[in-house]
Amino acid sequence: MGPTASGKSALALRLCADLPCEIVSVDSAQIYQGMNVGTAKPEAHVRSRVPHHLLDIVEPHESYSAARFRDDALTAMREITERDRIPLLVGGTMLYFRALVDGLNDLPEADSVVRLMIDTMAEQDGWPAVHARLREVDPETAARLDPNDSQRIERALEVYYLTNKPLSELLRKPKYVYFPYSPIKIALVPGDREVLHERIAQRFDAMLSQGLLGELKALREEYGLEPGMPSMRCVGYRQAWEYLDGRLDAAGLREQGIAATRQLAKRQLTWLRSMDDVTEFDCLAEDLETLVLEYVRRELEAMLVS
RNA sequence: GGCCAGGUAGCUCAGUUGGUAGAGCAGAGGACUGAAAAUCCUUGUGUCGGCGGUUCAAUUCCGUCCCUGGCCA
Repeated sequence: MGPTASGKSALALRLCADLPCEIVSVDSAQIYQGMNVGTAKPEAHVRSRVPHHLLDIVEPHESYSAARFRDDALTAMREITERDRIPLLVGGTMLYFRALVDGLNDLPEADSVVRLMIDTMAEQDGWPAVHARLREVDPETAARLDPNDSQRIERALEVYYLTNKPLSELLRKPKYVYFPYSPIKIALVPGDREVLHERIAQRFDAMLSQGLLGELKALREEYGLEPGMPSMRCVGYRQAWEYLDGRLDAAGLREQGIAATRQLAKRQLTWLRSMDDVTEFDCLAEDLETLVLEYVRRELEAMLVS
């Protein structure tokens, strides 16, 4: 695990060179077909050398979820272990890691018709009004949500409409967590945040010169994409969209793109701080690869002994 | 050298008909159960370019100097 631009992919490939691993991507943006440049997706020649799972599994006009990730990841991990290999989970989507390891409560999946209804309500009366409606049916959830937290208000109300039960009640039921593995949890964190910021800026410039705009343009022509779709809210693509629509100039695109990536890294670091049993490594360390490799070897040996 | 427009928070700029100032972005902290690269919350004292003058009071008016940009020589 680690924030964007911390060097996860490179480290993963290094581990694969020495250990019998296959990579399972834990990344909510790399799941999209055709979104390669802006998501820093591993290139084809790398993927032909080392097996990667859960890349390119949905089209850009579709949506995905933490729950689907959990199912897909468990399937991939089972197949990998059946081949007597080790699943190496690599990514920066911390909610996916958590959903996988800690499980999710039994809740209905998203329903586009119900969401359309709630969106219409919000458009007419505003999210605070929808929040007030939620308070009538699920005061407990409403109390912990801000009246402007559109996404969570929508989800909570959706769950109520689909089950006729408040989300808060459903979350109180015990989860049945299936996760038959003993994970070795490693986080890459920057010792100096400034250096990470610098790397992020360089990486965004590289994406622009590698043709992020052209990629998005082609995707817009191929699929009927809308700016509100989850794929088009991804960092970089959102700003590139605004540039193509003329609402940002070149300097603005760069500035906003870098800013959004930094914010992302910051949120990822917040998550990492709150996770249990994680061994942290400074992603800027010179001998990072050696340190991690040694650590993983030791942990694996300990597991074999026990 | 002359004329004009500016010099206000790390950046881009508002504003004060004279009572020492506020947005966006950046930065920092936090929340998070089927959209999570999402969604949302909290957080702004800075010689208001320098020095004089007028005034009870100047960042605001006046003078002057410095700096930046544009136009004219």
